[in-house]
Amino acid sequence: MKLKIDHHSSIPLHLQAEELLRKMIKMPDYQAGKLFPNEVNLSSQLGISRNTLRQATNKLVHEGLLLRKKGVGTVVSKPVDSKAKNWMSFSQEMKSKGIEIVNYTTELSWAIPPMEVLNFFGYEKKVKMLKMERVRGDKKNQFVYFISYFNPKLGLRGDEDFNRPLYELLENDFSVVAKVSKEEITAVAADSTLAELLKIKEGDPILKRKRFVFDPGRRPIEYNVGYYKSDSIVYSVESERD
Amino acid sequence: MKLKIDHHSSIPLHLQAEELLRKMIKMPDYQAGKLFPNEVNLSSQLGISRNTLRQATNKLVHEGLLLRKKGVGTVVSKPVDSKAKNWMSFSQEMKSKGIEIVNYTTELSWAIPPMEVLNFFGYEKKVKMLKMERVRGDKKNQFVYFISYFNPKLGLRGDEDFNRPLYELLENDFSVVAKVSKEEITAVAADSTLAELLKIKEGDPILKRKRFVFDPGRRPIEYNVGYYKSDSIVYSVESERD
DNA sequence: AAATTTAATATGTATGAACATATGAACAAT
DNA sequence: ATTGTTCATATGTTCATACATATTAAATTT
Repeated sequence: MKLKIDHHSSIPLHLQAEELLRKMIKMPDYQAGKLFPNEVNLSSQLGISRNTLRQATNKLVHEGLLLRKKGVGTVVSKPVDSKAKNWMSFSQEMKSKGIEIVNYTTELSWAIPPMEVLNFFGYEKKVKMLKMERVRGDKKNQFVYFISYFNPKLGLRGDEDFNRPLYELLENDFSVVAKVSKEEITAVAADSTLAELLKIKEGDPILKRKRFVFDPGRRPIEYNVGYYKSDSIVYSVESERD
Repeated sequence: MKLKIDHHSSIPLHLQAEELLRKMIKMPDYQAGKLFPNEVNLSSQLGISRNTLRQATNKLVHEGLLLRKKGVGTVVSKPVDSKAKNWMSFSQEMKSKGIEIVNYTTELSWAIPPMEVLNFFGYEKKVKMLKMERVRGDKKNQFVYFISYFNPKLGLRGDEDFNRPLYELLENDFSVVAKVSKEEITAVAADSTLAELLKIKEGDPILKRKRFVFDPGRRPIEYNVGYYKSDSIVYSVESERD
């Protein structure tokens, strides 16, 4: 691939360099720890100042996509899958891992949820709520079983098209924006139901991820729990401390 | 507050400016959309180049703490309420859950770590590193087994007092600040070693939390992995999305 | 051959200068 | 009072230069 910067474009040079670096990050030449061209050469090759190139690489280093080491060079860093600053829906999360999702089963029903869920949505007595159960995975196997409950106040009827991205559906059809996520992660042993759904042995380890979803006004909109086969994914988070 | 940069310090100017800006972000003078001093004045006041100041503000803009607008100025951006921004040491985490920690065993040794750890610290050949193994829990039972490896470049000898909070020890005795944590969480089944250490059955589910710790310059300082009994704790994280 | 020293390489830091352009305030015209 | 123009202000972009320092490779010494 020809590495090129258009000096006559209205797009600032450092932004063009950034885009070019993003492309380079995906190139086979630079996988498995292979070094990028050094800054002095690359900037010269592109016909821009080294400082201008560093503005671009600074951005990508901040994003965790590149790793620069003094005296060594610059490499693609190992992907960090999710920054806790921006939580993702399951579909988005899998997409970011390069996994193509298959919905094996989807079942909707009206059911009385566990007390925890009733409390979350602010109900003191038992109320039936829209319950969605899904078994999802990739082409080769099913690896997660989801249960979702939706706040009745949203007005979902159960005939919506749940093949669409869920939070998009909520936003477009119900004007509800999913903003805040509280997630709780534990390990549990698969009971007979989970074992059957995920094709594993009873007692096998399961990563259980429970999520409480709120809108911008912090009103509860959805509760979901995902039971993941233990070898299917790794939950990653990067954070800083003061 | 007097705004000050120490030109004789070994700490790079742009990092000092960054710390100073972080302090300013918390000052009442700059809340509620109040403008920061402009770049030309502030850099002049601090006795540093405007470009150097911009390195610092670039960082904070990337972190979402500051908002800069061309022709207007710079303001503190609205706080994102995200607990994951501040990761905690194990002790702090347990304290926040009201659990009083007991160290059941602590063992230090010099050992060759797994390849992943060698790579993390940037070694291509096998090097012995300080390895710490701990079984910890509360008064009633032991529920987590930790393995830590420390970057040899830190200079730890192995005779340090590890009863002290670890990151405090690193900061006070080695001038190393633990800043960034990358964590990976999975569920695994207990092997015979873990089963014995944690008094559980072989095959029982374990929450495995692997952590890569970096200093402010993103240099690796510690790797640790914690194997938690599945009913002992819940990992919680709250985050927002755009 | 192994250990030490030196040299080469690559990123990290910092500066000053020049110019571009978005924004908001002030002023003029209607 | 409203709209349009001009000017001042503040950040955005880019460059060239110089030096610092971590890392690796090469040369020298033991």
